[in-house]
Amino acid sequence: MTDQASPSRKILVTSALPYANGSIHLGHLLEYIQTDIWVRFQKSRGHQCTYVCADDAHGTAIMLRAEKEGLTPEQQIANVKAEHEADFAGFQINFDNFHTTHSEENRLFSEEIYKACHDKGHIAVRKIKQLYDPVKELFLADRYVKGQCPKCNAEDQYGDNCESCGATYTPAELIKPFSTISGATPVEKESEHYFFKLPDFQEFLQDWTRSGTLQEEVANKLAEWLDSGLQEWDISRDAPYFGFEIPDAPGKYFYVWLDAPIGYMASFKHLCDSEAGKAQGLNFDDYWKADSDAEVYHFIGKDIINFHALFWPAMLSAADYRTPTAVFAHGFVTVNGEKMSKSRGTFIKGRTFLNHLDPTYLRYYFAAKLSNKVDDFDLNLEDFVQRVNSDLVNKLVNIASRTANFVYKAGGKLSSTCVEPEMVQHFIDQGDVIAEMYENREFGKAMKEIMTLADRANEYIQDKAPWAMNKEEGRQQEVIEVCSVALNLFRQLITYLAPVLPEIAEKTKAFLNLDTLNWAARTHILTDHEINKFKPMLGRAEIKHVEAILAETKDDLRKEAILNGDVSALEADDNETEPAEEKKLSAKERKKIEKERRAAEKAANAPKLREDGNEVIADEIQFEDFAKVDLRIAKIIKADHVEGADKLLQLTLDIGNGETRNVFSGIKAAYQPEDLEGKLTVMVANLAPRKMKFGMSEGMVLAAGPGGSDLWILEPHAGAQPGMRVL
RNA sequence: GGCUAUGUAGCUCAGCUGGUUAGAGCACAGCAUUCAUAAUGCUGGGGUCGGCAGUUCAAGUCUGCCCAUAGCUACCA
Repeated sequence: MTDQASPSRKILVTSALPYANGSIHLGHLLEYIQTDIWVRFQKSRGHQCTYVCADDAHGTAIMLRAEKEGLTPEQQIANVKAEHEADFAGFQINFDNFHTTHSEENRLFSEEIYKACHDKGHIAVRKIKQLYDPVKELFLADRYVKGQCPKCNAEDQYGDNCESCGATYTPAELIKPFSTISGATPVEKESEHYFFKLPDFQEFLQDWTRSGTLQEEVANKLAEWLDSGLQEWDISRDAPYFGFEIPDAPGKYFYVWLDAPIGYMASFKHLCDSEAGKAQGLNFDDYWKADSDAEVYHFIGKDIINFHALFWPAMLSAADYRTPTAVFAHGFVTVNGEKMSKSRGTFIKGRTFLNHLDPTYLRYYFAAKLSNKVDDFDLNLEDFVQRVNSDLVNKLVNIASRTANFVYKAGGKLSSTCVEPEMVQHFIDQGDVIAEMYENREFGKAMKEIMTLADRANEYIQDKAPWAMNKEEGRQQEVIEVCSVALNLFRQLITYLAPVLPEIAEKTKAFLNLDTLNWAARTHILTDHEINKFKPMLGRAEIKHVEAILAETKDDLRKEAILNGDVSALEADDNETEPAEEKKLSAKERKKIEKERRAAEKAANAPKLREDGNEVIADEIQFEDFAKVDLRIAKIIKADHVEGADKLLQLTLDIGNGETRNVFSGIKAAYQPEDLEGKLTVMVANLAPRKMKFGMSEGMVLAAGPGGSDLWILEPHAGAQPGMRVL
């Protein structure tokens, strides 16, 4: 993979597009910093490496946000773009171009790719039913519908699942549903949708995902989807929608996730057409034509793997473009071992971090713990402070700090010969090992290797003790020689760290009078070289700065809540902060408490058992409660195995009056279909129909037992007829 | 329920295709040192490698089951 001997490679790199609806936070930054380091490394190696990104500017959320702020969507996304760019600059993310998906380039590519898919028969059109806000005149995605959970009656639950009991359902099943946008009761409405026929690409993807383009664990995960059969992808949204209208489909817009990855191409195209791009000789087709010999890499989070490793390569190949050389996924950021949480103050915005700490610390800490795996990344705040101070200030910068002054006071010139050529050569040689690690995105290993070298440098200085020599008459030259070695070593180290610490690299260039810290330049040892007075390059991070960040984050949340009139968020925050003691507990103790709390909750929710092992009798109900359940005698007129199902039998039930019901029942382990046919049983006839993998289930049959093969369905005494109500 | 991962010293993490007394950094203790942004060097204490069972001459490393954590997903109606 690494071939430092080879001529310059052409490499295009992207990070996932941040949504133009919110601020950049630490979760985003892991990815941008990871990508930026890799790009800076490639550039240091002399390759033509181009890093593009863009704001992901489309979708309902952005349209609604703009409306709330009293802006047009265009104004809204322009504001956010300015904020994002300032944040990225603050963390020294060096994009070659940062564009927006709401651009002419992106419109053209989206239309072109769509048309290609359409012409080749990969687009299907059919009607689907969806909830609709009659006041706002808008189709509602699940997250815009709330109501009471149909299972546990918890209030204020979203349209797809219940946070209280964990049940999953469709928005149509919610009790007292309402649109979170207007408050109106949604109605079901039919509309024509456009689908990308992903199943057409089954074989292509089966190969593509196993062709070295993905990390192994990612390919494993995708195999799950591939093996279970791919679904068609709904790529259209109805007006009003902020996005691009689909060609020849008035009122239909591309779903934001269709044009988002195309934004990578659009941003690159925008760069190619700019003065800067022309000056670099960038040509769009060189990178994107099917036969391109350039490399294209996408850095993404593990949450959007399916978009980048299924839909995206499928669309590209359909439109006769090249597919990515590789997609690199990383995990999520956790803080102190837990998910980032607004109320804990750990949902930290990039800007908040910059208000209190130098971005160098974060860049280094991310690098120090990143690998090429998809594991989650834990930002342990205490470890963070200790680690960056110890590695960067105490260990690394200290090498220059403790030796520079001897040279400077003696005239500011390095010795004319290198008295430790072997050691310096070892540092140079290790550059190849470190480069290999960078190339493979094993940044943590690279940092470890570099710090091991830094330890060697400190040992060397300690061993030679130039301060002692300096006190002896006639050893001044030796002092210069030793310190010159140390400063040469320092330069090697900064060369290796420059992709991670661009600011320290700049300061080092000024300090050592260097034009470049490029990888190749390191082989030239500095002799007879003028240096400048050493100035401190980096202060120490302090825990109080971290605390200030957490406090400001909480404060932001409070302000936001007041602005939105969201009292519940405020209360939640107060509850969290109430026990001041909590802060004094160690992370482990807190974890333990949290664990016990969860276990207790789980136990409380689990059904209680009596001495005979059965559940205790449930709480008393009134007759009316029971009467809501409409139980009927049903005749099993047909029972079948379900193709591909492990636990289900499909039953056709006669419930009288010529009416039949289709019911899926998880009793395969207990019954053979032929033993059931012709038998009478009892079913819940008014249970809401449930969409299941193999079709609609219109009710359920009653059965008793612990489950598995220990299951017995009910059967009435002789004489009962199908359709009779059971009361 | 299924799937993909993860679980190694107080903390953060290495441990490749199984092979001598399990490693690093930080933190901690003692000593040395004082050039440096109270930095550095040397020495040391500390782990039944989530649990149980199995394969093997030999397992942190392989297999099975279980537990915990994260995410994805569902045929729990």
